[in-house]
Amino acid sequence: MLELAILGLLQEAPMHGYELRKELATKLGTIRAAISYGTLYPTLKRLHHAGWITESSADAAMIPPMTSKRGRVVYKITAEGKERFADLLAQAGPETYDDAGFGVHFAFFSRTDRATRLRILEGRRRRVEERREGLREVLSRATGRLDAYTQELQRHGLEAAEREVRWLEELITNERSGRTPAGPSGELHLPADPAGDAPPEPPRPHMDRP
Amino acid sequence: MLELAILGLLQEAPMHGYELRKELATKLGTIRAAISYGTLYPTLKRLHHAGWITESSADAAMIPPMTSKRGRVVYKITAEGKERFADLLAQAGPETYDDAGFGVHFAFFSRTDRATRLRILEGRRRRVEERREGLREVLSRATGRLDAYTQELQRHGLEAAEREVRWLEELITNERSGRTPAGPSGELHLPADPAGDAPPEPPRPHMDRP
DNA sequence: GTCTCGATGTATCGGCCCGATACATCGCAA
DNA sequence: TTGCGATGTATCGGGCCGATACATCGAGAC
Repeated sequence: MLELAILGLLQEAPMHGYELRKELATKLGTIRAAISYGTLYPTLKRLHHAGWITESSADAAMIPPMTSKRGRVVYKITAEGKERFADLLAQAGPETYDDAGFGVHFAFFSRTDRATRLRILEGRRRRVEERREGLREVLSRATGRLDAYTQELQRHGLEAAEREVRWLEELITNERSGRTPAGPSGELHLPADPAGDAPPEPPRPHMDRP
Repeated sequence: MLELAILGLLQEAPMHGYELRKELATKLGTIRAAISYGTLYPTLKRLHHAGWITESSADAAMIPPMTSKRGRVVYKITAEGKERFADLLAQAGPETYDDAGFGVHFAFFSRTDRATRLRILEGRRRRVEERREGLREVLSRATGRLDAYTQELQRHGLEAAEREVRWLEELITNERSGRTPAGPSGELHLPADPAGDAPPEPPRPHMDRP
């Protein structure tokens, strides 16, 4: 999962580990608070070994954005890495539908074609529906078998699942009718990055707050 | 985290691995769908090695509940295991407040004293509030920097965080006024298990559905 | 009658990811 | 000038997961 996220971010710009971690945190803030270095560096090493990224021990020719300093290692995606990213984006296994997997895929939806978006949204919906049914099952049989706190936990989980299903339904409806999700007050924010082969993003969204 | 859950379940009754996994799944259904055997058996081995549980290769004197058969290994908690469970229940580190840790602790709240319950609920609330603030921060600075999908993801995450904080507030209020959580329609379900040293559970709950 | 199939049941292996920890450098303010 | 907080790279032990393998039992299919 991290692999996909890293490749996706490096596709926007080369970075070193520290930046990567921060970008990861803001882009995937919903999924995991911040990626651990104990995960990040080994993963980068793995990606490098596989040939998806390069590690340039940069000193000259710094990228302007940061305060520059004497940065250490700058990671850059390769052509094969871009292919790999596209593959990972398009193909959806079971792990695509758990919390983390879905979150990462969703975060890169603006680089995903509509058909894949729909496939993933529907897969995720199915997954959450199963979870929801499981919780309903347990709760219906629970009276006397589970204590009040455990029941309350399940009830809260059930509510979250129902809410997510509704959210997914809205997103699916919007996708089918060619809309894009809306910001908090209903305005549209088109992707700011000049991603090359992105799908056509028709304007005019709509998504009312519950 | 699993250690706490296993000890807690074995305190109710001896079981073998298969049953343990099923009980774990229903009790912690909100947290993780089902524990993997690749986690369960090594953990059981670890607990056995530490002396918290015993592994009896049972054949005679089966416990009545299940269809019995020729069960393999029955796990049983030891006196030291019960002490360990009490310790784990009472002490709260940082991992007590993440999703999994909080869920497990909460699931055993009926065996926890009120002071600890309050401490854990407040710690969790603090954690979720931090997450919520982080998301608000990102969303407020996001216009133009994040594409529509990423923003929608954050928005949904923010809403979930706000909702959980509200939920926690209610629980904390109820704890302070000596109530116990309520079922879906407001009825009270006292713990069914005859847990020995459980805290006094005054009646009359109240918790309205949003 | 027997045979296959699904539920029960125990166990290992490779791999991802985390938290703790250890360093080293840079800019700035006391 | 010294020391502190942000930046930055890296490793290690350990928890947990998914895939896999294997064995037994009860029941319905044929």
